[in-house]
Amino acid sequence: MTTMAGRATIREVADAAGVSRQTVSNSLIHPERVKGPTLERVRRVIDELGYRPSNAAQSLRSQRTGAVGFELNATGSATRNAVSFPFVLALSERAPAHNGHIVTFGTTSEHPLLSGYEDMVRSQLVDAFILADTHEGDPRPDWLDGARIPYAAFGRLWGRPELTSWADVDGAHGLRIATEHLLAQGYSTVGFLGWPAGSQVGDDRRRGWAAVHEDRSMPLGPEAMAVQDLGAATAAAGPLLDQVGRGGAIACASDMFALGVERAAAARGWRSGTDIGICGFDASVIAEIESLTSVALPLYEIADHLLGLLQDRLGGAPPPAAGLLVEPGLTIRSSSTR
Amino acid sequence: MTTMAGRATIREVADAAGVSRQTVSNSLIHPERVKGPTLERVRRVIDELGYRPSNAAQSLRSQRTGAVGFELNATGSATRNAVSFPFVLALSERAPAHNGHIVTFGTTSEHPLLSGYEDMVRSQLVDAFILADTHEGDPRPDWLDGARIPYAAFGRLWGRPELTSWADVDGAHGLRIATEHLLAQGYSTVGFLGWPAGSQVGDDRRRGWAAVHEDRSMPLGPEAMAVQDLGAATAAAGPLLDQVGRGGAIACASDMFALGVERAAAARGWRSGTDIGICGFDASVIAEIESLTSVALPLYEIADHLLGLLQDRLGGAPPPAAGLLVEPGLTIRSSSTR
DNA sequence: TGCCACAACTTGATCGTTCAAACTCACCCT
DNA sequence: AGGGTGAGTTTGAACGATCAAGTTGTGGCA
Repeated sequence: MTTMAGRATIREVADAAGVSRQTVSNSLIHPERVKGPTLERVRRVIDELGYRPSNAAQSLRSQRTGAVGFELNATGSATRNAVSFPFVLALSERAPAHNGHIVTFGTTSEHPLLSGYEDMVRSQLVDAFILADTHEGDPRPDWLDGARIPYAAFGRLWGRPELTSWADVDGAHGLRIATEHLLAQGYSTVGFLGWPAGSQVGDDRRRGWAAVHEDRSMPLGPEAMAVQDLGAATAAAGPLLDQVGRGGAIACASDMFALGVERAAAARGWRSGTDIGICGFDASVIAEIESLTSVALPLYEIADHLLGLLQDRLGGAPPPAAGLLVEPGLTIRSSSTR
Repeated sequence: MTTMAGRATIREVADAAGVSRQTVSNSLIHPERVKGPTLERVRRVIDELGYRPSNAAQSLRSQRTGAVGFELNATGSATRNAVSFPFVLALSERAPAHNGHIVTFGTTSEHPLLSGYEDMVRSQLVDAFILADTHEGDPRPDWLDGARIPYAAFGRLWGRPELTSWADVDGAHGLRIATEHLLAQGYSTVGFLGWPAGSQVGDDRRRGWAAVHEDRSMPLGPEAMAVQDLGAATAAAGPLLDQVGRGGAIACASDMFALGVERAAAARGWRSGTDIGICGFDASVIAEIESLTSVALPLYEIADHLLGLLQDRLGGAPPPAAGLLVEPGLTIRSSSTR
């Protein structure tokens, strides 16, 4: 393949190979329609000229760009962003396998959010969107549905059971395996630190922790609640440590909470892992730096599902029958090994 | 603007307004060529139909997509990624102001890196690239130059003074303002925790810290070196704390180091801010969570410069005379306020 | 030999936009 | 009145790909 600035067009390849444009096109898309020797000749020329079909021309013809939009949000909390980044990464890596690519955009004040989404579709910049950080009362799913703009969400669309274009982490399962892991490591009691009851994500995670106790006919361990803030988490962790005692463990609904538990434990001279087991949720950069065991989000599976879903919808398929819950794994580090 | 799935084309607008395609096109790009009443009529119809020019058609015509590629790297350390995310965000937000948008891609093993870059340009998926995490001996700048593919780098191209398509944070200035801030806060001595000598980024930052002392004819404070790892940072911070003593401060070359200092200080019962001043570098999520004062990267200025640079190069302009150093600011938090 | 079927390949038209060239017409000057 | 000027607008062509419809040629069979 030669390295030259001017890109080769299908016509140049056709001329060089002594065939027509269509034969070149067929060689790439429907090779079975081209006779052996011809196919080989065309392929050699394609290789020599470094020909790649123009995405712009293909988009114009097919009325499909292959691009999926993803909004990056500056206003998200540090914790949210800690998940957003690995997720864009997963999307970007998996997109080619779905014949697409990812276009990121930020919400600047100039665009009143939703019309910005519409503009991107109207101008054929993207075919569809992937939403993250969907929250209860999020106007985007409804609005996009109304505008007939395809989308798929990372995160359950909690208030709207009829909207099924989503994939999410099975939070209950995450806390289940976290709790089971801590018990298997020999920690005496497993407490839970999460958000105040009523948060759907939080309640879901707590359910997994509680379920393990029920399965084993064990009395429920101690629990505490805090808002998503290091100070609050550390403060709430204190009493919890008293209850589980040295040799116990705490499963947390987020890495921030796990960090708080670690700080509280360190303050009383307890070493994480040895004196107290700790497990976080998200396996974010925080957990990595602090060497905290954490529930690892199955971001690649989720990215694959969402991208596949969009591809199907763009191909005319009806919405899926239901959303998809994906089971997370566990990244084990020193905070849960004695 | 009506909300309908089918996008309006320029022809539909032209017909509805009783003018030709070209007049519609002119109304958007060269309004001065269109007579007042006609212009108004066309604009009204555009608004009514919600017309937006097709990016695909424009790209085909102009041989320019407006897309800038940015590689997201899974292999980067947690710290690197902590900067990457806010940077993609800045790029995504600023791109529209430069008539462009950002396409992210991951380096999957299927593509041998560099040819992946070339493929994206050949297939007209992107016009140019923005590079981050450029390191000494990075093959990309040279290779892209050779392939005549426009790029702009976030980070000096250290080994190659003849390559000028970059913008970087003025690290010396960052440590200068950090050191000055700590002294102004009344901390007695300001030490420095950085990477082992020889790292160009590290030496640059250290220079700013040293310069403040020289300016004020003060003896240089104590310093220590460590690798970019929390354990190493905490270990190196211990002796440094002994040297600056309670009431002193430490300016760090990264947030990870600052966190290490905080851990070491906490271990001896010193409260950050009150007993010891701490300042990090990057103002990353780590600093935010731990409430650490930190040097804040001017990511939006850098994004603007790089995007503008690419736009110029695509317009045929020669490479810039020199790279650009942008002065960072300071995000002041409790770790440097008594 | 004549006809059909089918494989292999080519040609024309189209996607939506913009540049360049052509056209129209009111206006001015001689 | 005739011709030139120029503002305002229209038309044709092109960007590069693919679908649909056309053409060519080979082989089989009656």
